[in-house]
Amino acid sequence: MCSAPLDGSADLTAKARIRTAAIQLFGQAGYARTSVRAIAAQAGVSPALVVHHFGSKEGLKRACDQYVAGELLDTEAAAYDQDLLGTMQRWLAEPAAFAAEFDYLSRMILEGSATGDALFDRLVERTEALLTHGAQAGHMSRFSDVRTTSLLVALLGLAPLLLSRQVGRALDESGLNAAALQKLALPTLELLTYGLYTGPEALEATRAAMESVEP
Amino acid sequence: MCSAPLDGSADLTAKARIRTAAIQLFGQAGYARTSVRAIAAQAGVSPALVVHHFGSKEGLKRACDQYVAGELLDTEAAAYDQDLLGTMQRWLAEPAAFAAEFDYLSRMILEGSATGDALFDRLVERTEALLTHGAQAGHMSRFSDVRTTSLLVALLGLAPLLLSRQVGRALDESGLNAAALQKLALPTLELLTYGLYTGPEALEATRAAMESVEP
DNA sequence: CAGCCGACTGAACAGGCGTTTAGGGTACTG
DNA sequence: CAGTACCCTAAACGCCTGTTCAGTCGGCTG
Repeated sequence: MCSAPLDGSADLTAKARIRTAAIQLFGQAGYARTSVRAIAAQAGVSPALVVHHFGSKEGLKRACDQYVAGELLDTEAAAYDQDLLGTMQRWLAEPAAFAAEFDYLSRMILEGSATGDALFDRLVERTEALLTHGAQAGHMSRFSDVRTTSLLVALLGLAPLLLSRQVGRALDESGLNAAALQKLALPTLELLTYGLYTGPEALEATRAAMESVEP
Repeated sequence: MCSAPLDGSADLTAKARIRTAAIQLFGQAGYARTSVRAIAAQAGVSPALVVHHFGSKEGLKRACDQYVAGELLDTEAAAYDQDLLGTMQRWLAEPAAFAAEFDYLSRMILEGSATGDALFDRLVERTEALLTHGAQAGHMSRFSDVRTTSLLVALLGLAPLLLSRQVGRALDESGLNAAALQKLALPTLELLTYGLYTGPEALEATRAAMESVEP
């Protein structure tokens, strides 16, 4: 009864099957709404085995955090060293292979998690490096506060992942699938290329307002 | 024992106190992690009274959804009719009065909620109207897909709220307080004014790549 | 072969959950 | 003054939770 190929990775260790099931269920419903019994059932084991391998539900979560973070950091170098398009196309090529881990990543960043916080910080740092190099090379704008701007760009990149349900609805797609990402690509580049405002009036008005409030 | 002024709005109806407590606790910890007993304790009533007034925990959530949505829609007209700065300054003036409702709004959009979905759709629609009028007036760029661009701008505006914990950490503030919002304001305007890229190369490259993949 | 260790399970535990029930108290109403 | 409607609670219900315990099985080691 343990050879049923529910997903692509069947016939693994029971421990690995538990981890896979936990990542999927935690990612779908969140930590609090997912029970140890549901994870055990999906993995085809008893609830007691989950505790035997991971100590507790919280320990299982930490193990999942580290596993997903490790997998994402492995692809991180590829994502930043070569072009972003290649990485995205690899993601788009495999439809739902990464989906579970992306869902889990979203939960990790939204719900409190030390690993998720570290991952977020790393994303902002990487974005800052990208902006700094881009500005030096001349094809990216120079900003007064590169760190906060990196935070904003990272937020814009992360937001569709965290709000995949809403984005999917807005784009008439089921969640953040390949088609949805394709629909987002060009408008994102347009917005980041042309900017929203045609002139510096709004920026200057805000600057003036803030200086008048806080001199 | 019901006269203890825990927050600013004491001595209300028990039903209103329950709602207020629920909005606060749901906003802080989320729906699944908040128990009816905790809400009842915070409101100074018995758990049974919660069910008596709202039917069930789910019914209480729906009532909170409608209440918060109503309060936000009341200020929506003011936020869009007059300038955005005035609304933001009103928010900043009252430190934590809106905080609980903003936390709740964040949960409403993240966790599945019909009212939250409707609120999100309304936000995108309003943003689209803003972009359309801005483009007609000439102080905003014209985009090939205004609807998707509005979605992106709405995401950028919403992201700090949903990730207030991460944004607070990145800006060395405790959550999304007034100081954090002030630190975000100018970089946001800079990014939306100058754009990220100095030239159309990245946009053209993406456009070419997508046309080659999907002719 | 004996011993042992780790994987694994069925059953049970205590506790928290949302909800129900029965009823007390109070205030308006005929 | 009796009736009634509503606010409100203490106690309990059944269920589900994470976790524990005792014990079985199988393979490896002395």
